[in-house]
Amino acid sequence: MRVTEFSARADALRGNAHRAGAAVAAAPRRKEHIRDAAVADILRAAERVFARAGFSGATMAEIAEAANLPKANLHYYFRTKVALYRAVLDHTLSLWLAQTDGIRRDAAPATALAEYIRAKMHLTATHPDASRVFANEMLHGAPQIGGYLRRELKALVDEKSQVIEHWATLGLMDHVDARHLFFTIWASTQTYADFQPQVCAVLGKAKLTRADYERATKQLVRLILKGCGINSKV
Amino acid sequence: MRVTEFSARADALRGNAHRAGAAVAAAPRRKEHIRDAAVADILRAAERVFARAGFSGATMAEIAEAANLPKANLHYYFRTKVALYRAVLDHTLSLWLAQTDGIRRDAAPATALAEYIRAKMHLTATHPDASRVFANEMLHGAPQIGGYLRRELKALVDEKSQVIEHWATLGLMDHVDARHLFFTIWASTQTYADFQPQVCAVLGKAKLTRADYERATKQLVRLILKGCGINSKV
DNA sequence: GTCTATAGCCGGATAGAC
DNA sequence: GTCTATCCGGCTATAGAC
Repeated sequence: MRVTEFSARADALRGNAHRAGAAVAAAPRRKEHIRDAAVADILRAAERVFARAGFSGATMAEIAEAANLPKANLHYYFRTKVALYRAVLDHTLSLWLAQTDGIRRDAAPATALAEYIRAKMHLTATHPDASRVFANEMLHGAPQIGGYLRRELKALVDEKSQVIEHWATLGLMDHVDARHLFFTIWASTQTYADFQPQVCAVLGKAKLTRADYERATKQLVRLILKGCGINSKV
Repeated sequence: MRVTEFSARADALRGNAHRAGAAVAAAPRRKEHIRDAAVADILRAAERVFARAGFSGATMAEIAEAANLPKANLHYYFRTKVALYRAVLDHTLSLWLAQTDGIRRDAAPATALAEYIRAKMHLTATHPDASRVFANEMLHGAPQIGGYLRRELKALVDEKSQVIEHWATLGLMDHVDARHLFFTIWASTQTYADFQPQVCAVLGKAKLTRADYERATKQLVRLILKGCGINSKV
């Protein structure tokens, strides 16, 4: 994947490529709706295609077909394939972050961690393609989102790790390495989307049901809580 | 990735494409060595390139350069790009399997599971590119190795799951869902290769050291054993 | 068995009609 | 703002000299 040289400005990443010039004075509101709907359709289609084929394997023609639009329209809303890919990634990242709210010093470890795991698993079940696009980007060295990982994500994990260490100091749980704990939770939940063929094959099913996700969630919550020395019953 | 229509015969997958015709009677042994060395070089280079770029993103030219060979030689040893990719995958799969030997009814759960986790983590640390090629194949729906997953892998996991259930019946550990336990172990170890950029970013390091892997292994072993109710300290 | 040169195709991007 | 037709670069695969 040779997208490392990507350097377009941020506003080009959200489909505003041509808009800056087009929005002379007061544009009719109807046009805005058309644009928003088209952009939403394209992003949805792109997420699916990028998830299945990766960046290089996906073609603009495939995405256009999935979005029910002529290929040229994609290039109208997103100047390049890389810009479209970035927009899909940005959307995914926005989903990924706001899940850690429950991890606060004044919360109980058992409920906070259990809720976090449940939220992560739920996100995996409801947005498997987003998870796959993200995984693909990681696999190939995170050329697009390396900066985000080192800034926003690191800051967030640093903060939440302190909370977990605080809990351990209070004797509410074992002294674990909080960062590696996060790696385990992320990996164990996202694997149900990223490695779905393997999971399905081993379970002998064509696809995962709601019951499968519930079973996986329940077991993982129990494993993590008990493994961290958190007494959840009482 | 449009490799689903792949249907070459098995012997073409191992670089024997032209050999059947070339090996008229007794071929000189030196030639064999040249071939073996070239094939090994190509496979090594291909693994690296496929891991970094995925199937579609990788180019035969890149692989040729990495293997220090002209591009046409790749097509001599492996008729097509897909055949080369399959060969890399096959090599990876052979690494993946033989790690479960220690999980036997007569073994102690604590040592057997701990050793299994350590072995998996060691494989991740020493063959990160193999892990990434495998992950990439999973992400894209496992078009090449779906059959392997449903046959060999499922059979293996079914067998080992019975062992774990047997241990639980004996009261040596909790009753856990063995299949989901395997998913957690696989995901938690492979994430250090597949999601390495994320791990490095969060830890604030440029690359993972031996000490990082040891720390990760130690924590994961403790988490899993304790989480499964296995008393490892007598 | 090795390599250069090239055929042939495919995909991203765009020009320009409507 | 939408779409058809097309350009152009890059990639796989192979022909054919050595």
